Amino acid sequence: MNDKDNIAKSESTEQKIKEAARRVFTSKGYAGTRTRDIAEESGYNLALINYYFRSKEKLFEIIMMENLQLFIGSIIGMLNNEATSLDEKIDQLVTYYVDMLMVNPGIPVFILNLVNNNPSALFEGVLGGNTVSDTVFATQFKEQMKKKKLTIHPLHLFMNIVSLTVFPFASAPMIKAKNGISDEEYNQLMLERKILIPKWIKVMMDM
Amino acid sequence: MNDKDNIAKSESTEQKIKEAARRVFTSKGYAGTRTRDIAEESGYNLALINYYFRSKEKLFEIIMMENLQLFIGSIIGMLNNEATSLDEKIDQLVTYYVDMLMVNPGIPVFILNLVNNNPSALFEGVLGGNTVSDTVFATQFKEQMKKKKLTIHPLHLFMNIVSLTVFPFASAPMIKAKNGISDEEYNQLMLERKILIPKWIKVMMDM
DNA sequence: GTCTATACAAAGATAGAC
DNA sequence: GTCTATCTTTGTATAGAC
Repeated sequence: MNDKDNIAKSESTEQKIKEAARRVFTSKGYAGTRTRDIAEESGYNLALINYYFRSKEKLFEIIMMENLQLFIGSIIGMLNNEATSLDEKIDQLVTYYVDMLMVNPGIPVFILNLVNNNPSALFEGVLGGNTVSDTVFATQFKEQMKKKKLTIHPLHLFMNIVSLTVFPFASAPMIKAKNGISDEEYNQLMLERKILIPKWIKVMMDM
Repeated sequence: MNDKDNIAKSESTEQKIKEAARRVFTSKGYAGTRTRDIAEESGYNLALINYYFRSKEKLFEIIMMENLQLFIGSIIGMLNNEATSLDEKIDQLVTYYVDMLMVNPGIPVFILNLVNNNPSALFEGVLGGNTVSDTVFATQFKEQMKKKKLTIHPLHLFMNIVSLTVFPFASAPMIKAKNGISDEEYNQLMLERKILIPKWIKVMMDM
């Protein structure tokens, strides 16, 4: 076994533990996760977690940052893109969230938990100082409202887009259980929404 | 001290512990709550929790049922009311949720956690067998869609109402922190939404 | 009914062998 | 790098005094 194999094996183990941690933390949250769960899920021993990541808390921080990036970090660029119209931004946001959440359905609840249990200072670091009101997105919306002689806070538009797109994923287990809907049928509904939500948003904000 | 005083005092203590438990469980979830937190929050000793409620789990079940009732149980009647129109039902749902969530902002995240960590069997008991598709609400919506020659699943309407109303409360800490908005300003936005959401819903479903 | 003290179980972290 | 065994901390439940 040479150096290359050693490194490859080492990275693989670390990566496998991290992926296992991502799955468990994302579905059970910090307090609900036992390091023993992560060990079992990864197929490795409990002690390896400490060997690679020093502590449960340190490992959680890594997963948390990745999930925050996925949920919030990725959309900052879209909101501030000078080259796209407001309508295009709406399409992009909805598409991004639906596609991302179909692969990572646990993210919304994970983030909501985080946000409800942690000091707000947490977000300063991840997101920079960008407030929604300062984005190109908000400016474009305000211009459109001006033309129509309406005054609606840009946050309403933003909340509407995210609410309509993300909440159905967060509440999926409840909706499925309560309505006897299969995973496939639910996915189908979500794909319909990917088309419908941008249309809805446009007529809503046109009133 | 007579019997009446004894009973009054006893109920009061039990009630205080339950209220403390409600606050702590609702904000931190089951796994995140230590019985010591509840004891401290209530002002009583750790042992009293066991004396009145037997165990952490039993106490949690009580709080869980109350929160589920608040979040889901209360709206079944509205959805199945033959005496109200679809538009009136929409108004009622939005008003109910906004008013209830301004008092209990932690409920949505609590419920979402529950739903993501528990077997779906849990809901059978609380909600009876009512699926959204079987309600008067759904029937009225289908009739309206028929007139307009449209075919949209009634669940979309239901998800839209709940999403637009509930999600902004669930994500409030994030929105506030990220946009430098005070509690008062945020409440103001929510009150605006109480008026706006029914209007939005009506134009959305009219396309 | 309420408290103090403590038993008992679960979970995180680490030492040391291989 | 990986494992087994063990220490330590934290959390739940209960016994017994008042």
